Amino acid sequence: MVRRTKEDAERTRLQIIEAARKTFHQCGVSRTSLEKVAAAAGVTRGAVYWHFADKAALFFAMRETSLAVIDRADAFLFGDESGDPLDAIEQSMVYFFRTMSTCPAARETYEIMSFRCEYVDEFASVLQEVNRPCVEFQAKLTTAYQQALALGIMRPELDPDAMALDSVSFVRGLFNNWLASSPGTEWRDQVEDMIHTHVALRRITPPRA
Amino acid sequence: MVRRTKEDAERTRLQIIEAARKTFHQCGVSRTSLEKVAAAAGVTRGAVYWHFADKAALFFAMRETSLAVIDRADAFLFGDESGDPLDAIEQSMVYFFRTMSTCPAARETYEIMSFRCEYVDEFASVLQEVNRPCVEFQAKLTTAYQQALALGIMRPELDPDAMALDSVSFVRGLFNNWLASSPGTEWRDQVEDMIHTHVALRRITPPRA
DNA sequence: CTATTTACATACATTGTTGATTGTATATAA
DNA sequence: TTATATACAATCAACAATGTATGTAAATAG
Repeated sequence: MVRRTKEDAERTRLQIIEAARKTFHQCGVSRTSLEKVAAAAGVTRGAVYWHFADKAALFFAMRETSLAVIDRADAFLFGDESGDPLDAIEQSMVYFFRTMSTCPAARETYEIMSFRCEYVDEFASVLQEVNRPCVEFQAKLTTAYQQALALGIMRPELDPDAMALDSVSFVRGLFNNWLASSPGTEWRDQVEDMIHTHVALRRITPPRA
Repeated sequence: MVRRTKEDAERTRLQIIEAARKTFHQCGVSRTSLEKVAAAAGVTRGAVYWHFADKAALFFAMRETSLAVIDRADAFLFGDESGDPLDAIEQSMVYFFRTMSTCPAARETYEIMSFRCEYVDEFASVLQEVNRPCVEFQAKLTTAYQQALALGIMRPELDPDAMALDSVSFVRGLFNNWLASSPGTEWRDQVEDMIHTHVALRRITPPRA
């Protein structure tokens, strides 16, 4: 079976990316040979090398393809300008974890990036890529907390910058724990309660006295 | 240079472990060949294979050697029974990060475990090893928060279990951010302030109104 | 004093991975 | 219709890493 149409070629490309994700997830990035990926995709190494220069290029293509869904998470933070900024913060966090729950491709990709990839040489830059969304989210959180303060919703003695830092650490740690816990553990179900508790800590009115 | 005394052999063993840490840190675990480790330690692969069965055994030996310092971190949590349990929580977190700052071996080991190791096959169990201290710390935090509540130091509407979960996520995320940030970044200096802010959120008295 | 064990070094056989090269059928453009 | 670029398959040489097997001198036990 050889030369097919452009659409077929694109399908082959996506098949290879999917196969790469599964194989990376199962074997880890460094123990994944392109031979394995090709076999999982039902093609030969030749096809893989045609579409991607090397393993790193395939990795980054996979990352970009799988995480497109996530980029909307913090846009969500300012879509809800109408209401309570603390609610918006809570909802954006919840949205993120809901997306992770419902989109296995995104979850697997994060698992690969967190636990099955070594950040050296060609992959050293991935660390920055993982950090950047954190920094951006922190900036947006600061703004939201400032609004909350101005609106009198947040406890007045709290500093928006400090709260943003606390929340970013919280989300990152929560996400790590969520990823590291086996599915079915209590962790995964508690997440939304934990987010609610976290945000409620900042509110003027005690949450559920 | 051949057969030496038992003390020399032990020194050789430690040299190999140190060399392994440096090489793992620089090249990542999977790209570290035992040849590289041997060269860095100034011995041959034969010596490495004499002391350790394979790369995984060397990895675990390194882990155990380097992280012995840390185990005392949460014992610290209950040494200070006399005073304020919220202070004890804060101090134990601060102690942990101070140790990380002053002990490069521990920091490098955590960097290896976090960013330079793929948790598959022989290394899959490392994930559990990383999680276990978190679970233990969470249990101890719950107790401490219960004490704080009983003593009337903590805001009465807060739930000790929920606070422990929040704090564990916070510490894990903070630690990840700390590890991922290059040394010299603002992050590293802000850590103690962030911990103080985090704990102060739970106090009855507003921190620094 | 010798016998054995220890602590390595050296050599080798096997395997896996890579990237390049070559082959070829098809799509597409002229 | 023909020429050429495209999308893939198949093969291959080179290398790197692993684990094991064997060699050996010094330490230690008896």
